[in-house]
Amino acid sequence: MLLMAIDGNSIINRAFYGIKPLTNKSGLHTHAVYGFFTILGRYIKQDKPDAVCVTFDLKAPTFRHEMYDGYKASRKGMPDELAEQLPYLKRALDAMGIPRFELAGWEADDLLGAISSKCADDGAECVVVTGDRDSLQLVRPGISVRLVQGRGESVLYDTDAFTSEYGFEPKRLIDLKALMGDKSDDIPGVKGVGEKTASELITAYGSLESVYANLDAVKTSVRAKLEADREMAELSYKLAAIASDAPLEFTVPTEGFKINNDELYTLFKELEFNSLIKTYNLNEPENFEEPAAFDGPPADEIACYLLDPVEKRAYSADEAERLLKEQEMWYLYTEIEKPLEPILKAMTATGFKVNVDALRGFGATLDSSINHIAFAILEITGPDFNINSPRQLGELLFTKMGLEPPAYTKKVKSGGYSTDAETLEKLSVKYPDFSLIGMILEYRKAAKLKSTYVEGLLPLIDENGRIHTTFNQTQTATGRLSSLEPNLQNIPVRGELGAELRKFFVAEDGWKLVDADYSQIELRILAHLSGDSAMIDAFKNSEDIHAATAAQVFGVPLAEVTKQQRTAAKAVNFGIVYGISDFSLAQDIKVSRAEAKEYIDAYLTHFGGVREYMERVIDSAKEDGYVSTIFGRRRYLPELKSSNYNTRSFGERVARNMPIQGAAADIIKLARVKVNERIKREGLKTRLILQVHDELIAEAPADEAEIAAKILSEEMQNAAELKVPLTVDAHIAENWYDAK
DNA sequence: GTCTTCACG
DNA sequence: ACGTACGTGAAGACT
Repeated sequence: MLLMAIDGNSIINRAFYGIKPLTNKSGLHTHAVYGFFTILGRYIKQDKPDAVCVTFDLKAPTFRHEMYDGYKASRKGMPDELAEQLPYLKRALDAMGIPRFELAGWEADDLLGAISSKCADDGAECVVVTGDRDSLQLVRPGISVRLVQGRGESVLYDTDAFTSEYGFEPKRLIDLKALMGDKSDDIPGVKGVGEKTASELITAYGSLESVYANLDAVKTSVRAKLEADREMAELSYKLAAIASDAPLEFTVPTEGFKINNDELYTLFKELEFNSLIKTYNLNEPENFEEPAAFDGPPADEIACYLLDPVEKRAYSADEAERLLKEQEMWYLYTEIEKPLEPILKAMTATGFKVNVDALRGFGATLDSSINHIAFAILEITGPDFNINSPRQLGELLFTKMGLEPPAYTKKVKSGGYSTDAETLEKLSVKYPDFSLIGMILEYRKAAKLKSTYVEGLLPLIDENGRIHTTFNQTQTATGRLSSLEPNLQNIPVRGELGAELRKFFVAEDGWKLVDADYSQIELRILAHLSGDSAMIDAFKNSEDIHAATAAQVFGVPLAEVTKQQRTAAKAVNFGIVYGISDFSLAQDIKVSRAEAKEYIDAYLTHFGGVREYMERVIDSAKEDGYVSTIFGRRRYLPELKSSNYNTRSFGERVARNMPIQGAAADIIKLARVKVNERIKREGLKTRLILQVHDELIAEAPADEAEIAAKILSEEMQNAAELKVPLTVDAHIAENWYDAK
């Protein structure tokens, strides 16, 4: 009798992280389940067990947590993409007749300990399948462990195989871990003793107990560490030991598993595991209907996007229509998004005229300054330095040159300090004599412009000198458009040098560019949504909103607001829309955190309606599981349910932001559709060529430019009726730079 | 393919 | 105490 006992959590984690993500037609992630059954199929074939069982962890704390608070404290929760697969794994196991074991207070490997020892004691054999090397401590006569590695290959450990690799008996693995600890499980071990020392000690003395019994014989430096952490070592021993006494109702099975062909076949079809249907020799059930994710013709993309802009699951046209109506998005779908679709195609087809020669000339100018700066930089660093490599730069500044990173310097994922512009600017204040830092900043500016906006754009210009971006209508989580190949929504404007580029985006000969953009649309939407009377009044009186905010926050008359106060208030306004924290505001406007907190508090006191709105929107998002815009556009927020503080906080910020950013997107899209109707109705040649979030750009024959500007302004202003007026600035010019 | 940086609203 | 503002796309380095 051979029982195969599988550590379900270990194997499904290995599959989840080891193979590339996969989803079925319904958008369900499936690769962890797929990997699990691939591995299971392979080892059933190889080891030919008479029976199989699988053990799982539960979320509940275990006896180890009671023993030691820090146990697995740094362990993060399972990602949602994995958690959603567990029910399918369990259904498939049920369909195969494979028993599952889980028990509150015990981990999957403790259950394996109990099961395997019962087997061995009853004279049966057990092979444990896991990816966790710690489980090798279970090996003894009657129990072997198949350790699954990287791509599902494995090594089988019995007593001989283990001993010849490690040089001591399997259960001494516990003693080893008691000494060296385990970072991933937060088992402390003995400070200053790593794998090497621990392994030498166990080989020399046989066990933890006899290491401590023979302390006199251990060399002084190690002895001191062992003495200092004796209690930790003993605690670690208890944490590292897999229990075998879990109160599990388990008897060694007398007969093997029975696959329910029809159930498993149907499930694998739903998961689209066609190759596994062969692996497990499943046959198509009688009267089997191909499981379609939907009945009838599929819905278009746009409908699926509106129903869930993040997940974009597939629906049938009928189902999508029903849901869009039920969720009050039918207007958004039929009157905004669908009419917009051909309009965006036409904008792509028309394109934006570029002055190619001038752009090339700009590139040449950039090139020469890049070369000059590069020469000066390499004189300092030596010729082997790659100026474009952030990693090499960080190494050079913080290690080779030994510069102290400024307080609160960000770290990057790979461990080093960030070398982004913000950090470098602080660094150059701290080390004003290091001309290198300033040169790097200058180099990066020019290199960015050259590579992205000159070299990047040139090859995309057609034979008529026009460039054609593509708008993706189903990409963003908020309802905005995105623009790609090239992205014309991020052409420089904030910097002096970069903004030069906009001079090369021009109107055709005899035509003009008409640029119309909303003024403060997001803050106006906030005023509308919150109904805050102070904010509404400010907009109704056409006040400078940032100055008006400053007057409130700093408690001064509007006329006496200083430039600095206005700048700070502007940052607070942006922050409010994004879901502010005092920390980030402080960072942004370079004041102390305490000061930033005072600004925010003052803001929320004087704009009490905003405070109430923000609380309301989060409450309703938690209640409903989604947020929505005034036009019904929706975004689901599973993040709000997360046990992770950061994830949850992110969800709350999104809840604050999406109804605002999304409404702005709804409004300009509707305006875009109306502008088109109006142009058609009035029989004009004017054509729109670009949309940049709150800005529409048209190209009009010179004699139509004035009327085009009027049409854009009117349709944009009237696209939505809010509690405050929407205002639009429109300009006519030869190029994009002058039209702003 | 991932990471880092940087361009926009 | 945690870790720190929303939404994008592209380039270059590195694995």
